[in-house]
Amino acid sequence: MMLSDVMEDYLKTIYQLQREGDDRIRTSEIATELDVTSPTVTSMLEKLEERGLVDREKYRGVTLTEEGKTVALEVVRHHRLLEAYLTEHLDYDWSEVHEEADRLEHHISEDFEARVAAALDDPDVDPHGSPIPGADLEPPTASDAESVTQFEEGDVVVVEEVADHDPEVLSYLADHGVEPGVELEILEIAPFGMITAQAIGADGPVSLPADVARHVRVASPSGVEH
Amino acid sequence: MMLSDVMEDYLKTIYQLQREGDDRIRTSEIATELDVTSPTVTSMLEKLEERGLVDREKYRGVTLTEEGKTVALEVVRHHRLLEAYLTEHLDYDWSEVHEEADRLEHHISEDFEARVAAALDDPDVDPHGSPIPGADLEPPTASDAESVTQFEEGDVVVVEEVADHDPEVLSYLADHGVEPGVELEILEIAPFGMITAQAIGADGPVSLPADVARHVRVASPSGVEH
DNA sequence: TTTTATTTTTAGGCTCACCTAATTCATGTC
DNA sequence: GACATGAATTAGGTGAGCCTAAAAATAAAA
Repeated sequence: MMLSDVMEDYLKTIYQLQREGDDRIRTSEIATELDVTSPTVTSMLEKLEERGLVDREKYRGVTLTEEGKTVALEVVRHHRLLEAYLTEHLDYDWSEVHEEADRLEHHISEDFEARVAAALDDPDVDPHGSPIPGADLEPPTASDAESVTQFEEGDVVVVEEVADHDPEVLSYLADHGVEPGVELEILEIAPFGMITAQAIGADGPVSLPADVARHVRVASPSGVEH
Repeated sequence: MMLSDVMEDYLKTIYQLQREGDDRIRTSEIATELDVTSPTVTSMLEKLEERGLVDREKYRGVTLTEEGKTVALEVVRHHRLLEAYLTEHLDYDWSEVHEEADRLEHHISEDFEARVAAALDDPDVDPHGSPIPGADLEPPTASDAESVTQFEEGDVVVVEEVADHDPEVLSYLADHGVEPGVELEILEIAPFGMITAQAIGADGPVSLPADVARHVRVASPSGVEH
């Protein structure tokens, strides 16, 4: 199937939004994410429906079909492999790779994908701890990690994934020790959702505004319930 | 200046055609090269002229302005750095890199360019022996190499550049020892322009049809006149 | 020089992905 | 159940990059 870059972007976006909980994805969510207007999204969703890539119920959003999911997974695989490669072999910092990968992900061949995967020895996760879909394009099995916002003061957790994309935010987090694999103690949860935490090994505490915290996914150490 | 991929392609094409001798580049040459129709080229040339990237004399072709040349050199630099990188670090064969580089060249950042150049230690030529424009984007100085078609039977020459792009042709040439750096003895020149030659170290002779030979650029060993 | 052939440009149209403005639908409130 | 509110869709339009067909300019031949 010959898809435009733009269509791939819509499918990827729908996939990512689906991952974040919701089942049906609404027009306006996609519009916000891709920074276009709602009518633009509506007409694109019609085209994606015609091609059998989304199931659409007028006025109440879309879900990906199996085929649409496969396309999205391919794009996500490209994106995360590129992020991993740039970090590993071209000396990029994890905070810088997103934008570059976003532009390249639509323009690499299957061959390139395979060579990059081989050079990295088929990694499971990208530098942000996000799972890289396998070459079979099966959906990666959901990890047991949850958003750090689900935990409480005093809990100690292990950072599994930092799904934010803003380079400045990521730099800040890295500077304060918040990276995949690090242990985090939750010191305080403010009423407006801001979390203050201490990363093991870091100089001082780190503050996570609600919208940043939402992207920090963590697990209890060794499967302890919280 | 914000240029579309397509505009970059036109400028690159004009630059390459200019390199191959002609001064003014005609509408039809560009059309053939980019596989579009003449009217399409005409209207694009108008746009490039408006933007000050080409000098146009109606009905008799275009030349690049300094600014247009700079853009073209940037694209060519991207292309050739990518070819070199793919060959050097991702195990591509020189016959395979062109197409991949052609798609990626428009989508890499300045930062990516710099990192790739650093990883390769600022190479002068790509795997086909074509010069890589420097980061300053000055036109590379013309080498003393000429097309092998300019030589005669019995001449011994050194291959400097193989500017063809067809993977099959390049594989054939590599199989018969025709690669940059190799010495070549011209055995026979047929009336219809086909050249038969023997590469030092290769099993048997190699036949270069006229349109292939044109792309094989060679120099006399140690500056001997021919 | 006139005619013919070739190349380029003009004219008019198409599709894609976007937009704004106006309308219709869905939903929660009285 | 009627009504207000917000979200989604329809209607109509734009620019980029492509096309075909027709006209004009250049170059070559008679």
